[in-house]
Amino acid sequence: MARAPSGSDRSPATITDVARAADVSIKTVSRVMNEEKRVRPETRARVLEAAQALNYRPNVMARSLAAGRPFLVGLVYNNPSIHYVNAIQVGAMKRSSELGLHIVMAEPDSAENAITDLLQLAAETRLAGLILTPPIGDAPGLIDALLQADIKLAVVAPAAARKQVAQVRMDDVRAAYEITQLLIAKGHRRIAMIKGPPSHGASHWRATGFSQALTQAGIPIDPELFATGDFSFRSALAPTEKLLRLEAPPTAIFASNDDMAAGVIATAMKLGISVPERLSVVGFDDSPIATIVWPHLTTVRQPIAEMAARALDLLVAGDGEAEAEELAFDIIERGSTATPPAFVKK
Amino acid sequence: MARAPSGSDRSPATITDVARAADVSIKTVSRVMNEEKRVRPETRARVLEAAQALNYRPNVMARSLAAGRPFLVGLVYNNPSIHYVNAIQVGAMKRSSELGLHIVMAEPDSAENAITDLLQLAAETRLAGLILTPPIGDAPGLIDALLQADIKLAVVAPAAARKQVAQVRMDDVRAAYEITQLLIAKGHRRIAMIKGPPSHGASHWRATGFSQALTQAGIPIDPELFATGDFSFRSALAPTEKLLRLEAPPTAIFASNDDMAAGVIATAMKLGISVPERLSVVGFDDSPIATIVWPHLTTVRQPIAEMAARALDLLVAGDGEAEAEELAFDIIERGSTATPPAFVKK
DNA sequence: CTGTTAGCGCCTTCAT
DNA sequence: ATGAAGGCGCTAACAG
Repeated sequence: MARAPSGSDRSPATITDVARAADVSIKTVSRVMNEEKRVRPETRARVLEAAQALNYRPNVMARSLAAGRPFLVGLVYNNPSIHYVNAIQVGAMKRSSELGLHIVMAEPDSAENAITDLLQLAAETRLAGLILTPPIGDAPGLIDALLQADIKLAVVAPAAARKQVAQVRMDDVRAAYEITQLLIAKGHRRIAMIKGPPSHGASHWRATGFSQALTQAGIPIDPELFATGDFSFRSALAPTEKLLRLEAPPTAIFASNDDMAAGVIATAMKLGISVPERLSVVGFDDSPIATIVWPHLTTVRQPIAEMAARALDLLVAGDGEAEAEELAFDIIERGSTATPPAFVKK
Repeated sequence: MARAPSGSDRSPATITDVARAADVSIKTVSRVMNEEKRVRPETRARVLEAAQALNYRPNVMARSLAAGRPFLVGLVYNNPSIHYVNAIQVGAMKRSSELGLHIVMAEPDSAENAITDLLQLAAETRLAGLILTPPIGDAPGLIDALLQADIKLAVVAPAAARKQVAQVRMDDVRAAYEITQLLIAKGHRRIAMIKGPPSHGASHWRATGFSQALTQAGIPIDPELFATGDFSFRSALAPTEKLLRLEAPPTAIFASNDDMAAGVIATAMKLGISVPERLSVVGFDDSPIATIVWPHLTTVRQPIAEMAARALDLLVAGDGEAEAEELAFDIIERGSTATPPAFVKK
């Protein structure tokens, strides 16, 4: 039955321990810990000292129970791009520690289970709210069910704006428009797009921006030049091969994210089509892979981490009206784009 | 002041609500929820029904407070490889939901702050324990400080075995040995290694296995052929270039992880050295990037997710004695390895 | 088999 | 400026 070694801290100190050590009531300790006004400076100092000495940290669960105030927030994701998820996590974690909240992760295994899982999570932990990241934020019925259960929500990059729900986004349409324009400015006129999955709002926006740029430049929209992937590297392989084997293949391909753009490059390489000499490629996200593939990807830097951080802010601030915020993006030009081959030029 | 819509659930039901609805005492409800024996089937049914109707979920915080039993577990990581982190998370989350625990994430910004951060997290949330993943599990003094505070620990792939702490690992030495042997079997005799950072236990093991294989094959160890990276893609670039510009460059390079192996390939490509014709490359991890780069990487599949899941098991099981477990790996041969160029053959 | 009485650690009235 | 009750939602003894 050898118990803890001599110098051990034993079980964590409680508010009672501190009160006893500082010779005050627990209420006074409570006041000090919560930075309430009505405490004489010297008393406060004494309490702080005792707390310090005992290494006291308020038990957030007891605190939450008593005050009804939450200390957990749920981060919900199911994005196939691990870079995206990672960036979301980094942004959320940074802000959460500043806000004194802890993040519990939720990765619903399917959209069907999501509602049940999240309702359970929320009921069990009485958390401050949920941050929904793409594409789970667009799962049909999810938001309504959650709102119905009185769960606060902040959605990152939702497909459709909604009142009643805080949201943070960036202008995907504009970004897609601009990066397409970059291609057009280089002389490309036959440009293909590998769209993302319909379940992501971003997929639509990026396709919209793409089409707008073409139209605006007087380039006809050719349905033959549209393909769809699921944002994973693999999903871009077959569609790219099909595009490149077209009778009139594109001189540039806009992939809806970097993973798929990497797939485009891999496929081009496999077919012996050099990038960017014979094929320009652009991606979206500026994920690590953008500078791992060769040539490096021309892409759009999304402020993913910042969006997650802002979503957290909106969640805890959320007094009533739902706020919507928009963050800026950057277009980053790298080696995967060039002027199209001469023989294609008109 | 428009309040919740008619069909709203309002605030979550409590055990009292259920007891009232089922016309029993709250203790009986408690018993049913905890699946204790002594409840008449029909009573149990009635309670279950009421709980169902009210959509009741026990408040884990209240439960934890009262029972002293935790419902949170901390997952600590600071690995630069996002694939590694992702796999760890996936494995841990899957198991945690099976165990009815929630995971709170902790990513200490520095090894120095780690102790403080984690002690605070543990004191605040009274969690079941911490899962330490590489390299944070090897931070000097961390484990002692945590143990001192009576925090249960499970360490994934620690550098050094420790009593008193549950640990899950795989045989990195053996894996490195085997994959090096694969290179040797193909005819390579001048093989370089890009080691991982000294802060990772795995770095040492993999280097050890590598050296063992060379020695065992009668190949002299040439210090010139060792370089070091930090497991990131970028960190492999300069070292690789240096290796390839050697008077007697290696015909094969063993990078301690896939990200760095991708860096090796990128550098080789930049220098016009074709892989695998003139240079064979092997990695470690079988991360997504292994099949994104071209040629695909010959690598070692680590059971990362499984290790995390097992670590969780050990954490909650942890009756007293620390257990250590070892999981199996696989060597996966892909396109990045071949026999060395003829002119190098003896 | 079921209900009663405490109390987990803390915050919220209300007093003083 | 401080303290004494009461209770958050739940489980641990003990009763019956």
